[in-house]
Amino acid sequence: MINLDYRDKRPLYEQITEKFENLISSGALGADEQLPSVRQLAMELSINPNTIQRSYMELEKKNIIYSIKGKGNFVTSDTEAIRRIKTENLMTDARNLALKAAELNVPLALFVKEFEKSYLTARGDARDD
Amino acid sequence: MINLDYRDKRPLYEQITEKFENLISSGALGADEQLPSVRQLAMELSINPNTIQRSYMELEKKNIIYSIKGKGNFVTSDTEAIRRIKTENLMTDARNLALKAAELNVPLALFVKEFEKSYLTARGDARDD
Amino acid sequence: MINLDYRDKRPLYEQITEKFENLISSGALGADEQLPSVRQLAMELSINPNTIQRSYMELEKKNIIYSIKGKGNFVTSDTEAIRRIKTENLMTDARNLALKAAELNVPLALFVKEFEKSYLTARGDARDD
Amino acid sequence: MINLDYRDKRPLYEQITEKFENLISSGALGADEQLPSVRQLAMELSINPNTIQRSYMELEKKNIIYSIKGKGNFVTSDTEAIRRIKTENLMTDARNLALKAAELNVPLALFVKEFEKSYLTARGDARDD
DNA sequence: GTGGTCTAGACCACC
DNA sequence: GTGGTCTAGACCACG
Repeated sequence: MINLDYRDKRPLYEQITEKFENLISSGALGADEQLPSVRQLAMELSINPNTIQRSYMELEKKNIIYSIKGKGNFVTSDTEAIRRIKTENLMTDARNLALKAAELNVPLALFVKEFEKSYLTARGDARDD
Repeated sequence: MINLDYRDKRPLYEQITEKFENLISSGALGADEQLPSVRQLAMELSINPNTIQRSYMELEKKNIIYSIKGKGNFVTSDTEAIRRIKTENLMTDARNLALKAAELNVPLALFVKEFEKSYLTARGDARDD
Repeated sequence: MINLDYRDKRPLYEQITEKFENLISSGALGADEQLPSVRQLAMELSINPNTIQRSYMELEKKNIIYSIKGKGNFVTSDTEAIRRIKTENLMTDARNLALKAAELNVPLALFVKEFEKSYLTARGDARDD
Repeated sequence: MINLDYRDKRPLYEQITEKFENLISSGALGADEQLPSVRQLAMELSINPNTIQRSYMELEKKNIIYSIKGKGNFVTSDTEAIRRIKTENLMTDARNLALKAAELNVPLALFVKEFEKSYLTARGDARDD
């Protein structure tokens, strides 16, 4: 379900947080579905449970999951809201990138082509996510 | 010439490095022009000279400036090299963004359209580049 | 593991960087193996941790090692990359030496012959590489 | 006669010293020939006379030139000795490089070819030295 | 005056 | 415990 990239400069808890956000906003994890337990996931990834705990804490703070003591952690009911937020963030990134490209006079076609190539490769190669 | 943003999470030396990259790639600092001295700029920004030194070191490693002991730091004469570097960085950003978009199932067309809109607006508004 | 030569004119951090490059490219340090911690090595060599830190930073920029905050520094899994870098450095040295030889009017044949002799001797004596 | 390379990391005085050594050992400056005066050369290169002074001092210390107060600086009589020393240094460099190449398993042919290419280019392109 | 290296020591984030 | 950033201050080489 989750793969860690140890070469990524970001802290582990941030990687994990983002992975769950993506799983939820892409629909792989549906509304009110239960997340893996802290201990189980920690064992699976062979990392410290504290790290998972911190990820879940952050997700809860962002209202993406809710926790029930003694039962576990669950995806919030309104997954569509999450999807909207993530998409909007991405669009903002796209706009900023476009501004930079324009500033540097990088031809639009060149840029879009590179973008499409990566997109299609990712969709084709990563069916095992 | 340079302003620091202490709310920015990135380290100071990285901010400074980027500021100079922009000043140079935009032409505000021309070929073989001298950069402010390490000590002077440190005083101006009221930070430690070592921090400036580190920025200059990074810029030199990237072949954006060259340093002469006892004289100072100077913009490389090959300003085209700077443009190449910045363009390559941009392409990498594009690829990363594409990966995220694919992961979130954001339709490619939607993305490209938003992108083009921003790009063309920027080009239309900023003919004086 | 590492010995410093205080008579060497090069800065300490450069000596350390080179020593690790050799340890890795010779296979003494294998893929994903952990390097000594910044503080520990600093103590061992009785030098300042910042100096070690700088070496490790340079190694990381060259993609020879990768660092994980809170865990340590590790040899890159792509050890072949290291060989590529060292080979490229060697080629550059060869080119520079050729320029000097040309400037001094040292006959090419003489030079190449001396070179080949050393090379073949080294290969003959050191089959255990 | 002398060209400075401001991008060279070595100090200016060292560059100048080496240039004179080469001019002498390649025969461009013959035995007992007079070197340009400190002031004149400093003006010509638009650098500080102290820098030239230091170069000449080093050359004198190495017994490559001798100075006569009130008259100027002159090439030593035995220029052949200089040529021998420079050539031997170069040969040592060649041997060291060969050892490294052997250690890294860089094929000999590849190496020699790169070397010859640079050598011939330098001889062909730089007739104006 | 300039850049470059190094030390000593602090504080933060991460695990 | 780990790495990463920054400060304060020193000393050297260069011009």
